[in-house]
Amino acid sequence: MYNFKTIEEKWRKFWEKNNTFYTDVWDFSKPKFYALDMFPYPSGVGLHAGHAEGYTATDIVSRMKRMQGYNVLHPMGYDSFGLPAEQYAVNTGNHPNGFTQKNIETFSKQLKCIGFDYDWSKTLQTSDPKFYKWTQWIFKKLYEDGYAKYIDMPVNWCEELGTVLSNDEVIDGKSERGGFPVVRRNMKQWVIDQAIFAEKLLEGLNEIDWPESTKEMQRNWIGKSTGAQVTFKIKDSDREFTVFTTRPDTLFGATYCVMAPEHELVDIITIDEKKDEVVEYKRKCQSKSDLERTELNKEKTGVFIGAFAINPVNNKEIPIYISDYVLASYGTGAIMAVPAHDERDYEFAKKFDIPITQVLAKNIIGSGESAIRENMPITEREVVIAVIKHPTEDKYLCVNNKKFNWTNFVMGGIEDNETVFDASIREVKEESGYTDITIEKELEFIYFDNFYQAQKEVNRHITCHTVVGKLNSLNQVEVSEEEKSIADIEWIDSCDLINILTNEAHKYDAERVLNKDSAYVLDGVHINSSFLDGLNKDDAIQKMIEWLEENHCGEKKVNYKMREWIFARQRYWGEPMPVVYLEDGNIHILDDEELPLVLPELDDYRGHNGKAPLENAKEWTYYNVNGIKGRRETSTMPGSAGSSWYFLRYIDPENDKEFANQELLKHWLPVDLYIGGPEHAVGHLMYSRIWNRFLYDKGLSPVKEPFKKLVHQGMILGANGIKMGKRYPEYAIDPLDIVRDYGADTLRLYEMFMGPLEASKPWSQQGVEGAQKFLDRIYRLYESGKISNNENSNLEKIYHQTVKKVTDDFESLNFNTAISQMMIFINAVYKEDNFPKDYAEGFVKLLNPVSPHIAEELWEMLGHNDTIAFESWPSYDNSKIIEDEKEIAVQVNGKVRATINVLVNEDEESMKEKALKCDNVIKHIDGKEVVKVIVIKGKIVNIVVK
RNA sequence: GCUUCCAUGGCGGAAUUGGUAGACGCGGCAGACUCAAAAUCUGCUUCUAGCAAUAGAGUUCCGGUUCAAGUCCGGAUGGAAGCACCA
Repeated sequence: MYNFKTIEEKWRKFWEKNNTFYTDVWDFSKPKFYALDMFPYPSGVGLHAGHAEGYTATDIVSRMKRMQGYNVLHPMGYDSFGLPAEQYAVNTGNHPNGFTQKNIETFSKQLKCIGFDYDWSKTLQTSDPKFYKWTQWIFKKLYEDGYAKYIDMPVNWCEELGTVLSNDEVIDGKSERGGFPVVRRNMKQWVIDQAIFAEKLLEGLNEIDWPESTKEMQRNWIGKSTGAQVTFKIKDSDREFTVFTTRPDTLFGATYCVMAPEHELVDIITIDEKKDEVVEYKRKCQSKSDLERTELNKEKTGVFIGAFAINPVNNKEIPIYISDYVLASYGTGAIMAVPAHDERDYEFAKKFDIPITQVLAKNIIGSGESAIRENMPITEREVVIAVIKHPTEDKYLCVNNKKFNWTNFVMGGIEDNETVFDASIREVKEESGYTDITIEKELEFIYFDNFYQAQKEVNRHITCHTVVGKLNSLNQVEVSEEEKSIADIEWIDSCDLINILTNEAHKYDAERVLNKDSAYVLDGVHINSSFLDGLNKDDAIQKMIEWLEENHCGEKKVNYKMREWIFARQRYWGEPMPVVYLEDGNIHILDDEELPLVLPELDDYRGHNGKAPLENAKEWTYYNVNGIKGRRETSTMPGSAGSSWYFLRYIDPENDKEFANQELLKHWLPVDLYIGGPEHAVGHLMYSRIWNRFLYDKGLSPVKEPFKKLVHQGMILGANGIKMGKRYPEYAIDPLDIVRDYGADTLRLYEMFMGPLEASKPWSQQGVEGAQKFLDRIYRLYESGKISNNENSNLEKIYHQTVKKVTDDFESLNFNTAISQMMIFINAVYKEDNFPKDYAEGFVKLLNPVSPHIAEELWEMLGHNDTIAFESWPSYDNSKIIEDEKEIAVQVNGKVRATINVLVNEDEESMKEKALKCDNVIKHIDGKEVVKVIVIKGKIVNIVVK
């Protein structure tokens, strides 16, 4: 076994001593490559296997790029503000920085152990005043441009603890600590208005090479929806309110309105008799956490507040309710409810017995045989479809048309002066002879069916009413001869209905009868809607928006789910906000010269009575500079502030004149490759895009999108497929143990060989040993004396293939297949007595990005006395890879029966000839007729026989 | 409930994008070296039948398109992640 301990230590020291990976950012003579890792939060636990995986991946690419002649920037730093360090401070009374620095030291040592090619002269820490000076500065710019605001926002407020809590600190409406009640309350908060960037952020997604799933998550999070805003007047009041809807076409079906309990008008327009009830309901809602309010399958609740709104399209008075199914935080906090065509409204209307008005009807268009014939008359008809249940069994009455073999429910026209129920009873009697019928109800929604009726040679446009009923007994009278000759009756099991019924309309009825009642949310044609009647959904939306705009009671509107980013925390270990509240009520933002505003040390890091820990810094809090007096903001910025722009700072980390030199930014951005866990898909990756976009708009960042290509590494699971970590520490793999027992090169090689970078993969200790065996096998080969200056044509093709495959696979991050190709190459070399030095050198270069320590050592063994890091990447000769002869398959009826050797560009006729000569092929086509022979040049021959 | 993604030997995983399924590694079996063991080297290893040539089955299941499907289309089942009353 090669001595990995000595070798790895030797080269680590070499790199450090020679500053091998120092990047001269001002060297613009070479093309640049910026490889970035998501920097870690320096917890006390240290580096884990997942870190090592993602970091190795960028390390491989950056090492290859360096060898390909790029000037590579591959930096590392620490996201060092955060809660654990603060907890430590609270518990020990020590400043959290000491704790943080200790952890950072551990992390740095660990990272160096694994042999990453970071330029440690460019490192940074978000908790370093030299860094957060510029975090504060960017915040200041956001404030000056009106993106950062100080506004009233609803928050989780715990009276007992006297503090604001985040959603995950609230459980079942009570505080996690202490179990005290938590209510929602409006409080003044610092926020960043990110919705302004929504459209730009959506557009930006189209131009970056990111996982589709991550882009989709960001799109969902931005939550763009297009619709209309409609203003409703309130009866007997000069007030009005606005709702947002994506379905303005259904306005004629709006039979009530709902406001969020927190809506500002609620207290004003509630009538006196309802006040108590409303106050009580609001109190109940307030005490619910967000979690509870959104609980699954929750029954709708609400209260009628006694006021009425005027529907602007038909001037109907409709009741106003409050309910917590309407969120204060989305749209306008009020909705128009269309129970016929919205699931939630339907459920609410059913519970509160509010009228349901259908304004959109399914419109079935016949196809094929029953497609509408042009130039034929159209006849209109109202029909009833009777869905009749068997008296004892779970079966439904159907009729089977003998001539056409159609199976359908009983159906027939409704005569004048006849009710829908009467017509259905009559039709069931006529067609089946059953007489003991009870019709229970008519289904909520009518629909239309358009088809050509062949028997009568007319186009039909029918309006369908569906009734549900049952037979009380199987009492039956004789049906007419005519009916008998046309159809048989049949009882169909409920579970077979959908499959057996022939007609689309009847299938729709069956579905509705078998499932629970619900709103009709699909497209169709409008009814009961005055000027929209006959239009489909899209056209009706268009026309309604025009009408609303003409009549000044609404307009087209785009709405976003994305809300303000709450930007203040009542915590200590974060960036202090550079904000002063003046005695006259105005806000003063610190001058540039006053930045950084440095966190003061405290005697007590706890917050008291809902006040941030910084309130304890009495003298710091009081501000008096150049005659400006006031009190400082004592909240700090959230964790994601520093990480929203750190990638800009790496380029120029020591600059104290600006956050980074513009010329350097222009050269180095965007980040070419960014690798990190999928847990940041929306949080960090969204905030970074927002901050960068803000800076771009101000001309301070050269690119619209900061991260050109993004990849998420998968999770590394325990050996049994169980997630490692806090819950199952016994399965946790410590990468440092692997470095100690097998070497860093083995760790890197193994993690890259486990499987695709993005997949979750279980750890295998035997796999680690396999990786180590491979490195040892290489080492022994290079020691063996097989290497010579003689050529070996046996290895020519496979060498060039290997260079190509490894180069391509590293580029596309398919490290597992690249390594497999390297193994194939080494296996081939083992069978030879002579290993040409050119190939031996080329192979070490390919190995270097994955396992750099052993590669440096082998490079030295080959007689070189400088690092391999800047040696040129091996090239391959395509002409040496292309094979002139190839073994291809011969199939008979799609089954491989033989293989033949053909030239790559051999003509079809000759291939066919060869194929037909194979013994086994002859055997399989013997006595059969050859229908045709498919020959694909250089690929396959398939003989089709009968 | 919605969105996105996934399903291949005993295991991790390959498969030129529709053209010989199972590369490479792990594990297993056998042989060589050794007094012996370990290490190493060399074979074999999807399942069933057969000494073998070979035949049959086979990429979660059902169906479709095609000369040809792991790959494309429709449906079902199972799993992962995220969102969740978003009007």
